[in-house]
Amino acid sequence: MDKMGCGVSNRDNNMGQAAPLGEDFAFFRPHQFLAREGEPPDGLFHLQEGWACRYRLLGDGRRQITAVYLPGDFCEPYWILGRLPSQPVVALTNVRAARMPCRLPTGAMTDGQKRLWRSLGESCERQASWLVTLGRKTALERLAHLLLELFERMRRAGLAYGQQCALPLTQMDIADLTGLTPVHVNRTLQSMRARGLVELQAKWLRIPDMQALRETAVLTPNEVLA
Amino acid sequence: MDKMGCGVSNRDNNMGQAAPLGEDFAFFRPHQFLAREGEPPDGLFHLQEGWACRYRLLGDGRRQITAVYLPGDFCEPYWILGRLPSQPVVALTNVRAARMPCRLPTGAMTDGQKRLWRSLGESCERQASWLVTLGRKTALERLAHLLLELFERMRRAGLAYGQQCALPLTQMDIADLTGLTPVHVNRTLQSMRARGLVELQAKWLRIPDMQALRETAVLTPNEVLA
DNA sequence: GCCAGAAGATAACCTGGATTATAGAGGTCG
DNA sequence: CGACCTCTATAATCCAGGTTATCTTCTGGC
Repeated sequence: MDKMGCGVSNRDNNMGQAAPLGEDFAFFRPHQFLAREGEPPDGLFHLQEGWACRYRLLGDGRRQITAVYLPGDFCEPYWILGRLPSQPVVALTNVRAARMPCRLPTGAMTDGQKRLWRSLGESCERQASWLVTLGRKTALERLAHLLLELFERMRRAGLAYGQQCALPLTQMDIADLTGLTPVHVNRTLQSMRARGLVELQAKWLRIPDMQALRETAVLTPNEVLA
Repeated sequence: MDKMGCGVSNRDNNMGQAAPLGEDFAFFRPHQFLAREGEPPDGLFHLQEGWACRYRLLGDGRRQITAVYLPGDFCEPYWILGRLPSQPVVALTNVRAARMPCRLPTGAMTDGQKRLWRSLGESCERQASWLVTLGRKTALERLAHLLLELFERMRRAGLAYGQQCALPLTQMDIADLTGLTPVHVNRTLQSMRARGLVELQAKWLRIPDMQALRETAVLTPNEVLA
């Protein structure tokens, strides 16, 4: 299998030390799942040989890979943050991996530290979602995602009033968030207004039809916005 | 300042509990830095009021915002992973924030856990870099970034041989990583080959001129690829 | 209330990358 | 060895979003 050098090298690379007898290994073939969305993973994998990747698939077949795992990598470090995988992981080649427990000791943490810990997990997940949005979504979908996310986070912070909240961003800020130009943000917002998807003026956002905006954003069913 | 509702609400939002006397607060005006690239932050901020964002600026003025912080958010949770900020953070509005220590207890960790911890930090950082690449870079720049990163990671894993390493990805995988179509990946790779930037065939990558490829990828000077 | 600079709106035109189609080159498994 | 399938290559056409330019409307400072 290693004629291509995808696996561990012969020379000692001080990443994959020799497995102690009885260590728990797992093997995967290309396209096999190391973890599925929303399901507790079998364990944390320390890749010995082969490549894997994490990705998200949109309903219409668009796919964005959000991480690659090479030999020596842990798959997937985010799992220690105590959340269920929000994106599946599959093998790209034949894979051999050491399986290890998935948790870091959070027992000793204060409440404040736990809150910070949770916040770290949410940040990682949001970032992974935005990779999909920036890599694969249209201007309209990007804006819908952004506005929904900001509203939802404001709501959770107790700062939304009904369907409305403050949104102190310029169109240029929005452009730099969504990877678009200010001109195109303006154009697209106009068309969203025209279709009754959002009202946005004077740094104030109103979402008349939450469901319509959610559909516009083509989020994964259980995609977290917080 | 709060006529827009950007700050904490009047009702109890159970995020920002009343500050104990003597708690350390910080205030920022729009465009003021909460943290600069490569400099140890003053502390971890728990935002009470106002918005902030993290971003990266490319040499030619392209900017990608990679995170927004709203009232109640911690800024920036990644900092507890013990790395210096790789992207600056600025206030978008007037900001009031509680300042707190920046570390989680890593003393009790085993070596294995520390390695995992480090790996988590690298993943977060890589992901933030890819937000910039997917949001703001051209096809050529994206491919250069990807190939450099994969080579560099293979090298660190002891799996590179001189300027070469295995790269068991199809052009379709590369497309799904870079947010492009397979056709355009092929076209762009052809033109990179023609210019002597890379050699890529039979799942094997060779980088004849590392420096040229680095420049093509428009990375930030101290941008980490591992 | 006035002014200056920032932000929003809009139109005309351009281009990087998407789309669609077809053909050849490997790889792999009988 | 040949059949099949996946991957790579390449050309032609199209379009979402970028670029440039101008004008208007806010906003904050005095």
